[in-house]
Amino acid sequence: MKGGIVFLGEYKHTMDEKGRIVIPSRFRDELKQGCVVTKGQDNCLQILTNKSWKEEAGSVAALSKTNKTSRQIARSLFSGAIDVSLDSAGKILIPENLRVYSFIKSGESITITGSGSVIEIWSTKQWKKVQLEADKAFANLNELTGGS
Amino acid sequence: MKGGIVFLGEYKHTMDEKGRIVIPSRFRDELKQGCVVTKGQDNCLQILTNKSWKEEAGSVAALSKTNKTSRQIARSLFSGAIDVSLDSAGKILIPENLRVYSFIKSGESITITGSGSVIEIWSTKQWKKVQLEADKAFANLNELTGGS
DNA sequence: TTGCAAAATGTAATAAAGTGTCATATTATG
DNA sequence: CATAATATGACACTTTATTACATTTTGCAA
Repeated sequence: MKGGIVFLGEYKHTMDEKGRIVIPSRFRDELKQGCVVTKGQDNCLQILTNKSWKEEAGSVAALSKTNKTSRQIARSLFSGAIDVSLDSAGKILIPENLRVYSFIKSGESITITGSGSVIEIWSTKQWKKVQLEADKAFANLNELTGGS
Repeated sequence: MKGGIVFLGEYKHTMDEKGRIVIPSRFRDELKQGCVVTKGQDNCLQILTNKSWKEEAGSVAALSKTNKTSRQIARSLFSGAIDVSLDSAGKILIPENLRVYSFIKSGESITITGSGSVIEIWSTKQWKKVQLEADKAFANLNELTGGS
């Protein structure tokens, strides 16, 4: 099944004037050996560990041979991905195209969240919207399963 | 349900200026090897033992990633959780986002309750409100059942 | 190619947040 | 009542985030 690191928590940071963001210190160790930033669902960005990336890229690449839709998914995934490394201060540069995709502008507030096996990066504005929906979905689950 | 640990009792403490709270000494042994704080019902926080957390996190992590509702559930759970460890004085730091969620402010009174397999943390203000409602519901129940 | 401007990268100083520990006051316990 | 245990607040210290600025690289146009 899943070994996996589990990323947790919610961190509010700022994108600097050059388009860089600081990775929360709690996440750095897992990303030190390199990581990949991709477009995620709902206009967030995802940071994957090398290991997670290999798994995901592998499975999509395998699919892409079979039909046109798969090839489109593959193109989108690979063209929107970039591998980055942390500098000595724990920062990474978010490329222009990914900034546009995620509505994040230089100097503005971002929210970085641990979401299990991946890390997500949001413009804080967008996160607030999504968080509301997410909490609702979770509350429903608790009702159904009698969670807690 | 499991045989497991049962937490009992109600304790009134204070959050220090840095956002830390003391775990009642009765609970410490079970939490020494680490524990996870999550958002609970009615704006309380929950402390789960590593074991309880693994059960909950595991079932959510197993949900399909291609399904939107599943993603939302994972986001809500993982972003609202944090793993912490007790310091030598039995204190833990409650992160900013969880303080906001639970209406707990530095320097203010909190109430910690044992609630079966989990521990709950409340702002004392919120705890009183919830207790009142619970009492009311209990009174009504007595009426309905002709409670002697 | 050369020079320029823009983007990217690196580094350092400062401010803010987090962590650890201890002294004291308070509470619980025998 | 005496003793032990615990909560609190204070403080020192460490780590992290932010800001600012210096340096390097890149792309483009002269």
